[in-house]
Amino acid sequence: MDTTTLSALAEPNRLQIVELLREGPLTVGEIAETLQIRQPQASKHLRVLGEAGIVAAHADANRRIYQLRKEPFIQLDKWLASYRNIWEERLDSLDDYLKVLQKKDESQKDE
Amino acid sequence: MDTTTLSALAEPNRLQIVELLREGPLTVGEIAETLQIRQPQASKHLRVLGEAGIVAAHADANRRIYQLRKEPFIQLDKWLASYRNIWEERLDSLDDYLKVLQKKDESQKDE
DNA sequence: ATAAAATATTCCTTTACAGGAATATTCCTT
DNA sequence: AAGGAATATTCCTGTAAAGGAATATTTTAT
Repeated sequence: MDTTTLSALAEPNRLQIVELLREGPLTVGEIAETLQIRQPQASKHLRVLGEAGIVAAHADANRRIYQLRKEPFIQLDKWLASYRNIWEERLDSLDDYLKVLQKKDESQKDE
Repeated sequence: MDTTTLSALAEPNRLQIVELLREGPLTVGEIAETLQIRQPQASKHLRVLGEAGIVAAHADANRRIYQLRKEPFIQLDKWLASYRNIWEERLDSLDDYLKVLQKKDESQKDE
């Protein structure tokens, strides 16, 4: 997993932007107004999101329309998939591990 | 989505810890040794992960065994699900939005 | 009781990053 | 060509957080 994706999403305002764009593309002004943040901050956050590949901009004359890109979400989904058996099968129980530890202790007594 | 989960995962060393624990529970020392980080840093990172609910500790005498908790991953999965149609259906095309914008422009001319 | 192992905590320093305010840039309109 | 919108960038400041080093804490072993 790429930490740039995660750290981009970890900032509250940016996460809100992403959740807002989930409903569809928006201009910078609309984003700033909806989220009650100043326009420069909106632009800065969109820059970070853009550099992380989470968002893409299309110029429409004066304005820039931002929309979500799908790739980072697909990546996140793939990454999460590798954890799915953690809550489905629960193979690696703590009990098993305790036994492993005890075996180690026993073998150390012989050294 | 909770940003504490995301920001906890956004730090590279912590993400590595999580990916390591995916294979099963481990002690602090094992984690530190495997990831080539100093023990205090490992403890600190595990603390953050614990406060985010990503990890749980079970005492075994001297050592503490850390393992992943499933809840945050389930949460992440649910959150991601709400984005799935973004890359599956792609309802909110940019073209549609451009038309909306143009309508707004036209209506403003009348004001 | 003492020493040693495993882990947690504290203090310090440095760095990254977010917000505010001002300004630059780009494009449209007239 | 000039003014105005929409957006981006820059500079500054404050703050949070990460790493290093030292130390505290807890538990075991002798």
